[in-house]
Amino acid sequence: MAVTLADVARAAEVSTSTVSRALTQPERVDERTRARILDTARRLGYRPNRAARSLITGRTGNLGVIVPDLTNPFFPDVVAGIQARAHQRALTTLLADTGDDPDAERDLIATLAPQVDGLVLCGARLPVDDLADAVSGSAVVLVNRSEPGLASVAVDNAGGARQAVEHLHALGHRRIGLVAGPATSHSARERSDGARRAAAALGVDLVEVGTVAPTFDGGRGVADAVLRADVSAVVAYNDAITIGLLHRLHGYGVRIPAELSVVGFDDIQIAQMAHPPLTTVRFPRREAGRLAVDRLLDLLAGERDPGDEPEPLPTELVVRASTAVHRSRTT
Amino acid sequence: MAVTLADVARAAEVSTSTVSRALTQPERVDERTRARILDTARRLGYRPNRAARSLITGRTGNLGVIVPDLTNPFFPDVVAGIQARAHQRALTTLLADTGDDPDAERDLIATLAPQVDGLVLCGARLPVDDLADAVSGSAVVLVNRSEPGLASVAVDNAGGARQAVEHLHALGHRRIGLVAGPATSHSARERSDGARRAAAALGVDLVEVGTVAPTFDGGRGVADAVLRADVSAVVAYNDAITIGLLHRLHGYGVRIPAELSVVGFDDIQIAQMAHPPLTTVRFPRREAGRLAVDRLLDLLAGERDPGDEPEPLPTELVVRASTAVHRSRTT
DNA sequence: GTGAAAGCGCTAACAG
DNA sequence: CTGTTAGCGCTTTCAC
Repeated sequence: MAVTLADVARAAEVSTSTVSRALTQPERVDERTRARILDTARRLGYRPNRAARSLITGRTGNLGVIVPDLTNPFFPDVVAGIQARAHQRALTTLLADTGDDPDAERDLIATLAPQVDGLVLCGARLPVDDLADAVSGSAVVLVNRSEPGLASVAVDNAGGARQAVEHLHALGHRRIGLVAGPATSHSARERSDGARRAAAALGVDLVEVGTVAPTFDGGRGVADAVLRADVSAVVAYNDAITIGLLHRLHGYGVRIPAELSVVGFDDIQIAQMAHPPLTTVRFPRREAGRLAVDRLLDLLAGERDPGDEPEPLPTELVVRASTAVHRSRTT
Repeated sequence: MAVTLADVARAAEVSTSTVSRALTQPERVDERTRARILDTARRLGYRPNRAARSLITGRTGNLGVIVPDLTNPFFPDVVAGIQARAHQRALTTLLADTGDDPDAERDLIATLAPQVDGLVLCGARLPVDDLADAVSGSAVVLVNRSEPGLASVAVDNAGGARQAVEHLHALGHRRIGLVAGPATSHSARERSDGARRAAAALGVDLVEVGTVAPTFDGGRGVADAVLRADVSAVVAYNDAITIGLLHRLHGYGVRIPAELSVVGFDDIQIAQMAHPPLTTVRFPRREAGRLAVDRLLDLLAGERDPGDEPEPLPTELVVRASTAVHRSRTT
């Protein structure tokens, strides 16, 4: 069997309470006894039993993370940020993915909540009422979605979309296509709105080409509509769509960026591997993850209300080769 | 406070043991009492306290998964397979990634092991002795690595490499480059060996072009060496390398597959999005994940020894556009 | 500063 | 088939 507190206590010739204290509240134990205890604990290879500990304290030392889809390269980066910070804070990360299914999301919240001290929900798809219902009683932080009364890490999606439109405008584009993401997605709406506002402000024609799944296939499927829209540039909801679009257009023999400029969103790894490398908006995924953990810890410590929202994290346009000065009409 | 067993027992007018039994060994309780208990439990919103339960049973209901790097698209698919099966078996998945750092791997094994019923180690990088040491006392299954005495899910890496070489041979290639993966990687060695044996058997010249990191950048860096090797085809350790290679060669104006045929390994999602779409060897990632859970459950049930190894999972060549009949010398 | 004692919520003998 | 009785390993009053 494993070494228990009692074993250490016996070996160090003190009571179990003293050993317990030496481990969790070192300042409340005499320095010399503490040294002796810590030493024997190490010698015996003592490892506290988390189950027993949390049975009393109610704390688990675990942090739950729920993402819609790990095979979407967006999320592993967020998770990496979360894990890094969680690890620093001596928290173990418990990760689950919902497979993009809101019902699974609800189930997983229910399953995970009792096993963790707090929950980070990335790209939660659940309607706000269901969400509020599911997380009631748990410390929760939303990433890339904000709802009144729930803590969140917001990212400046609208600002990113604005930068994309401004960039294209600066390059001389005056008629720009918008490929929007799913209407159910919070960030999709923010990005579309941001693009619309920027276009209006600059006097640019924004043609709404369509609404598609945020995937490679979604992008391929919308290529025809993009061509039909007769635009000189396109901004899309995310990089996956953009790469699918590029792929299909490539098949049609459309030269990018000579004949069409294209801007993605997220700056996932593949964005730089595309032909041509994608101009896109960097989404601070790791930072968002780290911040989510900090926010959660504040919440647990009672140091902040779920309500008061900090500034959204900035997004940043990364210019690569998929955008160019608008010439197709002038040549 | 939360509803406890005792609350349910009181409300249903039975003892706590009966409630406990009704929940965990339903057949040992009278059908009618059981119905009543289950009913009141539901009505009261009873949720068993896992900490208390596992304090006694020693079981946690958790399954630990350790991967080297979630941002490598290979692993999320394995994890998806694991999660799917684990969920069916009412196990929660606890996931951690090591960031490709063997020390972190050791730490994580130590941290996770006491919180889970069993551990699935994907692409473990730890030397065999350290590994055996770290996992002693835990139920463990290795994915894509096998070590004597440890249970594992093996995949036929050598067979995949053989198929790749045979394919190129069939297309007329007689001088083929091999870009190997890191020497520390078990599967990298298996793939290289498989390719060598196949080449020898077919009388094909296999030119060892180099050993690189299994990444996009690794592939880019090896492009010059590939050209210098004067081969008509290349097989690489994995798709990431292959895509990097393609990318750089593209920049050089080398036409693929007209001037050089290229075969990857893994069939990650991006493989079909590459220009041209990659001929590659499909690695059954989800299947491997599912099987790992089954294996682990067998282990826990004492139904199989860690020693007896089942057949490795088959790999399968997927032919796409990055390979073609060898003409560059004949035209 | 340290020890004794009382549980946390649950399961597992053991009787009945 | 059901209840009683002991704890699992740990933390936390409360005395000393």
